[in-house]
Amino acid sequence: MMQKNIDCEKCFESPDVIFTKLTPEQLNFVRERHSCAHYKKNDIIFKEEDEPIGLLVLCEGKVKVFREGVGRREQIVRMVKPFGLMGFRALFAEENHIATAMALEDTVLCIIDKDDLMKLIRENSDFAIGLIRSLASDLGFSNRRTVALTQKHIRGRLAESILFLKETYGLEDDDSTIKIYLSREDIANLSNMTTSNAIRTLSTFSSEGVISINGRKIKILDIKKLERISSLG
Amino acid sequence: MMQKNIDCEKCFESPDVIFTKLTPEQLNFVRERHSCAHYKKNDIIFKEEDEPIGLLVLCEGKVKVFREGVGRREQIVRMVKPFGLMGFRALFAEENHIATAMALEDTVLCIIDKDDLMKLIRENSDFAIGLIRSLASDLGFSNRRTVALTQKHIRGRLAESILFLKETYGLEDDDSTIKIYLSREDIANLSNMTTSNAIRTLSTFSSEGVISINGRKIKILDIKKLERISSLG
DNA sequence: GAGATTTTATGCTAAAAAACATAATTAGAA
DNA sequence: TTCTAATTATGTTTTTTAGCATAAAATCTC
Repeated sequence: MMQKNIDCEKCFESPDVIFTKLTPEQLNFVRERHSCAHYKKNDIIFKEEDEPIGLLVLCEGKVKVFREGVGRREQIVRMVKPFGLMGFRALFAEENHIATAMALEDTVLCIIDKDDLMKLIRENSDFAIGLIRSLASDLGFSNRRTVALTQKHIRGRLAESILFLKETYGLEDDDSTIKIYLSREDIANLSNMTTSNAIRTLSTFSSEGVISINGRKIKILDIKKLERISSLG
Repeated sequence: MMQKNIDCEKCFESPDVIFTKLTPEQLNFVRERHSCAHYKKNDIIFKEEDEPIGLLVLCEGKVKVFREGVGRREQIVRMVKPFGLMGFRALFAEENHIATAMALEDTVLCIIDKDDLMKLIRENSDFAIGLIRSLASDLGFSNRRTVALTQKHIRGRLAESILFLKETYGLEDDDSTIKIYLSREDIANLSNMTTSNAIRTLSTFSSEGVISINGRKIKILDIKKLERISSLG
């Protein structure tokens, strides 16, 4: 328990986290009232049909949020990075979760339960605006993504996903390796294609010198070309 | 100008509109400060890259919101019915509009400019929560839709769209005709398919006795079968 | 109301992507 | 470590859907 609270500490101090909108008193309230949860790789954080419990702030780790569609085939609808918000959309839409969140690596979450969350929203409009902003950005992302996934061809969709992963998680010190290691299946589920097509197209990109692959490590070799492939569909 | 304000009146009085969250003083403020805009069928309300001006409340009419993708092909991301909210997502995401809104029939909008909107959010947390709720519902819709449009086959996508139109706009007095008349092209753009496939699949549904078509009027004859087609993909 | 334009309808062909099959490789468990 | 299971790789076939063509019907414009 002691350990737990220490693990969330960095998330109260980050300049990127929604908690920066809180007054010192409110931040103390959150420090006292929050709970902290730890997940190992592949652990499920919440799943479709679960009841939402409040606001989840990702302190550490990486998370995929996906929805199961036809024949249990999963489509990743969101990738979360540290200080991103999760789990509160369903609360406000007054429904159960419509997607499943799974840890892609060891993950630490800071949890604000729904009553505490409502209290903060009611007494601090900047905090409320922060939540509005988060939903507004996610909705923009989702709308753009719907069109890209439905209209672009396989190469365009995969190129877009690679660029998206780079934007979201950044690059390692070599300035070219994307800082996330996904299975080909996850890459396929992100890009709306079968696993074999993801594998095939990745190796085509590699043979074209656009990327290089080493197991699950993807290096971007020619970002201009990747952007061209992505935008031409 | 006089005329204009009268046209928005019904929207201040509806039990479904976000203005119900306002205090009487705030409602008066809105009555004084709002502006009212009229659009004819096919008029553009805002388009991609336009700067957002505030909150738009649809008082009367029907609106499609679409995004242009590969080869200017449009994908409808939202259909708006009276008392639905529009145009404020981009404001909070701090970006320009990423989609175009077009009137599908003669339409009346109530416009709250962004400074007035911010004032209302800051002084009334129920109003802020109403906006959060609207975005949260839209985001859920968008995520569900992304998966349906990418994973379902043509028949499933079209069946889903027909059911969605029925849910959104309701039925006429005969209890079977959907209360919106869209071109085959719009139906195609809603369902992620080419116009010819929309036409073809609609006439297949008709010959199977699932629906009947009379020009742009669609009657649902066998809703159970339609639901089955939609859910099986 | 005649002519032009748009929308709807249907058939045919081509392209894209899924499905399937079979290895090779890698990672995980006993 | 060795065996097993999962992941990655690649070739082939089949299905789905887009693209194109043509014509009929409906709508708009002058």
